[in-house]
Order: sequence, then C-alpha cells, then structure tokens
Amino acid sequence: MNKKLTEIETRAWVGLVRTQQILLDKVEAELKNHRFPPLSWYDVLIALENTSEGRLRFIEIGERVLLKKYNVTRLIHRLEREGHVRREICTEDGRGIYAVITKKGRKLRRAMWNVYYGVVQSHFLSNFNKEELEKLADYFGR
Amino acid sequence: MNKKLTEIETRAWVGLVRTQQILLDKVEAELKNHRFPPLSWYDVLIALENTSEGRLRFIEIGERVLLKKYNVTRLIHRLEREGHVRREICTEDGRGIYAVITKKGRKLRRAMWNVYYGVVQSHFLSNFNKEELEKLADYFGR
DNA sequence: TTATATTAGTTGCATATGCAACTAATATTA
DNA sequence: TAATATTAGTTGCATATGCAACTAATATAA
Repeated sequence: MNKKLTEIETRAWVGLVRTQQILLDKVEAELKNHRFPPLSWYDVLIALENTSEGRLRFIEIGERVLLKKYNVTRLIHRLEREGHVRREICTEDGRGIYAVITKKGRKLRRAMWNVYYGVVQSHFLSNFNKEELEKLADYFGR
Repeated sequence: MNKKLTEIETRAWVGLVRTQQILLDKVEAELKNHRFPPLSWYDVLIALENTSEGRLRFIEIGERVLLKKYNVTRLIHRLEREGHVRREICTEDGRGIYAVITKKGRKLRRAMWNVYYGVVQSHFLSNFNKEELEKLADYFGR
C-alpha cells in the first residue's frame, strides 16, 4: 500500500484537525472567560436534556458523549457535587444508575450555550453558505 | 442575536466534532496497539522534520502544534528522555532553546506514520472522491 | 546608562485522564 | 438449579494538563 498522501488529502486532513482544535480551544477559552465549566459538562447536560425524561444511564452517557466509563463516573460526580445532576436508581437493572438533569443543570446548560453558540457561529458557521453547510453535514454524516 | 442553530448547521457542527473525535480516538488506539507513543509526539516530530535544520525553538513548536509553553517543556522532556530529540542552545536569543530531532526520532516518526496513515486513509479519506477532498481542503483553509 | 517591562522557559500544586483491579449484579451454560 | 462468564460502575495509582509564580534574558524608556 502507498504510504503517502496527496497534497489535497493532506490539506483536507490537516485542515480538519487544525480547524477543529482551534475552534474547540476557542470555545473552552470563552467558557473559562465567562467562569463556566468545560465543554464536557455541556456535552453531558445536553445529552440528558435531549431525552424525554431528562435522564440517561451512565453507560448510555458514555456511548453518546464518547467517554470511557470511568470518566463518566467522575464527570457525573462533579456535576452532582454542583447540583446539576442527581442520581436515580435503575429498577430495570440493578447494576445501572441513572443521571437525571436538575433545574439548575438545565439553567447552566442554557447559559453555556450562549457562549458556545457565539464561538461556533462567528468562527465557523459564518464562513459557509447554506449549500456548503449541507455538503459538510453530508460529508460528516458518513 | 438568534441563539438557535438550524438543523443543517447543527448537523454540520456536530458532525464535524464527532467525526474528528472518533477519528482521533481511533488513531490513538491504533498507536497504542502498536506500542507507539501518543499522537502529540508525532505532531512535534513531524514539525521538526518539516524544517531544513530539523529543529525549532520551543516557542515555535508551541505555535505550530497548538501547545502551551509549559506543555512544550514537558513534551520535549519526554521526547528527550527517549532520545528522539536533543536540546541545542540558541545563540541568537539567550532565552531560547532549540529542540533538534535525532535519527531515532526520525525513525519513530516514520514508523508512527504507517499506523496513523492507515487509520486516516481507511476511516476518512476513503470516504471521499477527489472533488470532495478539494472542497474539504478549501473549507478548512478558511 | 539605569530602571522597567516583556518574553522564553521552568516548576509546584491542583485537577483530569488512562489503566487495571475490584465489587456487585445480570446473563449464560450445564 | 448451581457454576461460570459478562457487564456496569468504582477506585487506587501513574501520568498528563492547567494555572500561577518564578528565573533569566532581552527589549523599551527615561
């Protein structure tokens, strides 16, 4: 197999990686500026909010947010300590635990979104027209 | 300002973030499988190799690889300990330090590339034709 | 020149993540 | 049913990262 990328392939890959990292660094920096917790908290909270019950089992959180189970344990612990989430026992499976988002958690999620949105909008989305966004959505859906 | 993303915008952004994370997780996992150090080592080594002298000042490494200065210090220290890099004093600026890639470092970089390449090729590049890659390269060049 | 500010790099301490071993519960097999 | 394997979640220890204070050198201003 050929071990070299063409110049276009390199630009596409390196561009993707760099763009992403710059954007995420920027989001994290803005969140910090506003005294908000890191993006990983947002990811968990929005995942919970996107359910009808406002809750998910730890293992489901791990799957949706791409976190290893031990990191779910720890992140939920931090969220819980600040009152953004509470635990609920899982009657269907004695091994399982639900994390339920609280009012306070929903409020934080919304507040963080304003900051998050600002960065994504101004540093990313604003660079593309509708057609280009559709292409991107298509490409990354694969 | 409107604080909502359209459905397409959401798919484009979330798709980008998820795709990237999945790909990088996969790369890290494959590197680990092959008993190689993490991707950050690769990033520094390739940055050094891409210079005519095979060397960069710490501060330049930070700029190119998007690392804070204290993380450059530490990463170079690890690379140095394994013999992939050595330090060289900077005669132009007494505050500066060069990191120079060694033969061993070049060899490691090449070996890691095989693994890295495999993942990027099979999980990313292979999903796109030339025209699409050009679009991506264009989009992320902005 | 001297005094002051900025810059490059380092380091101690706090927090976050990876790994592997562990517990408790459910699922599978005989 | 009992024995065994798998799964969900937790935790101790090692490593990695963020922050802020620090040193030493260069740049700027008086």
